[in-house]
Amino acid sequence: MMKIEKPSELEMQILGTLWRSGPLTVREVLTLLPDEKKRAYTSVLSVMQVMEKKGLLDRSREGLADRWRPRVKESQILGPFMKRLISNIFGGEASSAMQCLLKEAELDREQIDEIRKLLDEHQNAEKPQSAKKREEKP
Amino acid sequence: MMKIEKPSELEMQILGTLWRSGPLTVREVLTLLPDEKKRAYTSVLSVMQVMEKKGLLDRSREGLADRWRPRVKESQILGPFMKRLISNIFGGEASSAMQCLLKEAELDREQIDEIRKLLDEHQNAEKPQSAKKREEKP
DNA sequence: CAGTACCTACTACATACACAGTAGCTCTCA
DNA sequence: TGAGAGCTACTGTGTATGTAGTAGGTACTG
Repeated sequence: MMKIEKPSELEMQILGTLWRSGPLTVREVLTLLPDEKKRAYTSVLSVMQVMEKKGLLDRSREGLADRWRPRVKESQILGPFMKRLISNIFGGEASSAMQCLLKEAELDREQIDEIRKLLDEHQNAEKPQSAKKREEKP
Repeated sequence: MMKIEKPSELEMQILGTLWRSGPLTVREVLTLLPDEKKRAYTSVLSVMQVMEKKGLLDRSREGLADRWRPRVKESQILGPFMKRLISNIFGGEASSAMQCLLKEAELDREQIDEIRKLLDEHQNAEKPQSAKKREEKP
């Protein structure tokens, strides 16, 4: 299993888009990219071709165009990404990161409640015994 | 006030370090950088010199070496940074970002409680009325 | 005073990134 | 059947980024 290269900013956007919105064509990705920057079709295509070489994406012909899909799971990428974020920017203080994220979040009540729920689960999942009996299926 | 350029990854690390640990010399920064990568002294110096030109850092002589400090506030940088993160990677779903961060956080009970408190404050602070001028286009 | 230890300024450079153009293929439809 | 639309492969390019070397200054140290 090859080591996964750290995706660049734009690559992250593309991955995010594909994780969220299923397999897509280049053109679809182009229109769905979150930052509203104007880009040429071939710009996105090129990047995605590179990503394919890096093993980040996959594609198969479907009709007139190729349909692309991620070859990596969110957790594979976002895990290390978040770890880096916490460590590099917040010096390892995850709660600082949380705080900061919260400040920018613009969450409504509903979402806040959801976070609360997540916190509960998280707390419960956190070694209910002092022994770590966590199951992990690869 | 000039537009602030988006700091690079390493620049972010340096900023983080300086925000956390007061004014520092280059050498101190070098040893404190969160990613444990081995770097030459001049590598860090160079980057910091560039950051000075960008208006991100400031320095003043103190003893034998210059002592550097951030010229930008955390919120100035981290705000836009987090916004970009939420938008670009999580497609605007802040709670997804939260969730993901939470997963990697390795928080203890204390910290979780702290987050809860933050959530409360956040919820209360959240426009008790729509007093804040909010724009909505139907 | 010579030596050395540490600092800064300046310069250099490989690489990665984002972006886009060109050429060529394929399918459709008028 | 040929013109056009849309796709892909390939190539090129400006710039940022991370890295580090060299030269030269300053200061302490024996």
